[in-house]
Amino acid sequence: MRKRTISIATVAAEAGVGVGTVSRVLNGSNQVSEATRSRVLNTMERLDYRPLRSASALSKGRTDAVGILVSVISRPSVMARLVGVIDVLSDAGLDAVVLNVENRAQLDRHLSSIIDQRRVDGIISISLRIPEERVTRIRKLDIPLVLVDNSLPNLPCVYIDDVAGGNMATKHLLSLGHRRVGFIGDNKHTGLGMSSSEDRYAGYLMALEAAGIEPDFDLVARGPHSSEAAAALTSALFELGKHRPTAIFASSDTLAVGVIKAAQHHGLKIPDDCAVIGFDNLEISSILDISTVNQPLLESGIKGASKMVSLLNGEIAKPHREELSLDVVPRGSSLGIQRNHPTKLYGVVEGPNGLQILQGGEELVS
Amino acid sequence: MRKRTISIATVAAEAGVGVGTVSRVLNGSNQVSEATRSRVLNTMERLDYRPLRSASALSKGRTDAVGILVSVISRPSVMARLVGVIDVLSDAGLDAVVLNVENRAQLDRHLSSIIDQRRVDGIISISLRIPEERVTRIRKLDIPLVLVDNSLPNLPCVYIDDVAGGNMATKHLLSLGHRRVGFIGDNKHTGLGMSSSEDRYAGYLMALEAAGIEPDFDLVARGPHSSEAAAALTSALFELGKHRPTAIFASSDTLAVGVIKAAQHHGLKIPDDCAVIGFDNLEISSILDISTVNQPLLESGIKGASKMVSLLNGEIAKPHREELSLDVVPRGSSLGIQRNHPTKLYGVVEGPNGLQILQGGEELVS
DNA sequence: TTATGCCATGGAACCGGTTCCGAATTGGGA
DNA sequence: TCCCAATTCGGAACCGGTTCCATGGCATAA
Repeated sequence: MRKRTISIATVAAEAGVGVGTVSRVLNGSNQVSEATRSRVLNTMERLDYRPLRSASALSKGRTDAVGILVSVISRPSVMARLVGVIDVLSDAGLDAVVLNVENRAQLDRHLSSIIDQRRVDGIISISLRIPEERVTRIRKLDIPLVLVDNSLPNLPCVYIDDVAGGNMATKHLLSLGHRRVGFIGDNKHTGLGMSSSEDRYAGYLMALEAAGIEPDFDLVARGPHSSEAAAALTSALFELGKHRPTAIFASSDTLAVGVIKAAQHHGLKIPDDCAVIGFDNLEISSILDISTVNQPLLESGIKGASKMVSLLNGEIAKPHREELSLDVVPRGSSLGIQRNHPTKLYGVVEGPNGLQILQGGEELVS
Repeated sequence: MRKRTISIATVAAEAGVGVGTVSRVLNGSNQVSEATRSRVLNTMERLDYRPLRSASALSKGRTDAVGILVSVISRPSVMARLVGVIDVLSDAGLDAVVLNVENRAQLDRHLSSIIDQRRVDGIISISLRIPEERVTRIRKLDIPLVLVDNSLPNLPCVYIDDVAGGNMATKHLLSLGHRRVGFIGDNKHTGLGMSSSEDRYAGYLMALEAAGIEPDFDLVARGPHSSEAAAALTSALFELGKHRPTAIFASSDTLAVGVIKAAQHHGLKIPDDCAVIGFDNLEISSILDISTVNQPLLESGIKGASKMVSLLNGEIAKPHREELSLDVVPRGSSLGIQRNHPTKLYGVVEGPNGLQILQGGEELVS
């Protein structure tokens, strides 16, 4: 009653050739005469035949899929990188298997299922540190591993210098004359080894030292990665009265939003009473005119995935390790240039480029 | 020299049992004596054996993976749904294969590769209309298909009533006394059949009609889905002089941000000179105190994926079709309650709940 | 003791492509 | 005319699990 599934054997029989020939046609071998090829192609067309993925995966020994390990996927910065990765993989005909990792146990679980069961041909890790022993295991199995927003010796990776970035941000504030510069960052131990916030903190300390300023640890606060938490932490800093910071470096734009909320809550004007700089150059920072450090998020995903594609093609990832550049984007939250604008309820000021139409395209978080 | 890969046969030989027994142990069959089971388990442990995914996929005829079709992945609303989907699938031990679709050709390509090659056991479509003929094909192959933020007859889906939502938003503005209400929305033909903006527009028209107001099509503008584009469109409306709208319904929060930018550009106060309401209740609307229509984004992903898990377990998705509820979130951009706050450069006012600490958790776009 | 039946188990057949080896065909040169 | 090499092709073996059928053993019932 039910049609048997049409396999390569069906096609072969129908076209009057051997299974080997059909397989060769499928894989574009040049060992097939033009006449035979077209006959087979016709038959496949007629039978509406499609090769089964898992069958070819088994005999070829590869899955044509790439696993993407992602930390807290809901963060805009992570998202932007992910978009870049998926686009490139998709263009290369590779499946993107996304694995959201929220704690160490989940990381282990995903890694073992993915690595040991060979579910994927390669692994891209976004903003996530892979434990040492896992790395050696992955290497032993010859599974390509690419790090995005992370760096380990001898591994292909795309990364930024977070220390330098923190340094730049802090220097920006210092160059404006601030001496009491606070720091708002993520909790130290996320259990996933994401160190960017701490690295930026190191840069912050460096900048202070270079300026001959003794760090005041009362001006440093860490908490969960949300603007609400950042607002609460900042509130505490503002309650130091005379000793409150006159400028704050928030280790990400999300936190910077919280800083600004807190300033408002305390009736402090920005940047007059307190200057603010964030990190990442998310869309929100442009909208709120928050100074920030720009890092190429989308690009990091694109470059990382491109490396993976090269590796899977047996090539060598061209720039093995690639450091992307950072630059300070000064805006109203530190410069205050826009102060003499007409009074606004929403205070959303134009960016340096003013209003402009983005013709035909969709906006990208970048 | 190189160790042969350890297969089920290796384990069987080593443990002195047949391959069938090892397979039964792997699959937790109760047809195995406790003694044998533990002996096999020990051997597997000793050899560090792991079953190969593609092999079991081939013989079992299923991949334990789910394809997720996503429209423009970079949109925050889509992202939030995606996060919900991935989380649920991951907990169920299913791979999430994410397919970003940006045009019709890409949709066709992905669908045929995924469906015909049986790369996945089921398909979840987020904010994307699947063409009729594809749906019938998917049905014929008995591949579960779940729609999120979309609805088709006889298919399991999670959706909202966009028409009602547009109606609610517009009514909100009308209830505040506005008579000249503008509409800013997405371009009509995205090629991917996303109709939410147009549906909300339909609701907008309904509300006007119910209030006995003749629609003024000069107050309606559509463009690309970005705040920059929306700002430009809105600017044009504001240049109508005496005939400019006194309130604007933007079909998404992203567009609403653009509306507000434009108002600022024209020196118009919000909501006094122009009230604004958006849609989606993204984080940005809370930060900017923009009135909006709340829809459960994360929840839609969770519910959709749960349906898929049920279907793959051979159960019936409990609420086959599920409509999620909407509610208007009135904020400063329409009510203007916060007007007598201290002057702020950034104008970020507290939400109705004021500042609060989010203990220990990470923020979610929702 | 023998018949009956259940449980545990071994292993062949199978899932559907891929690959490799050997064979058939063809063409060109001696 | 014969030989050799190149080209094209058929099909068995294989990838590594799963499943089903046959078998052996043991206990209970007759």
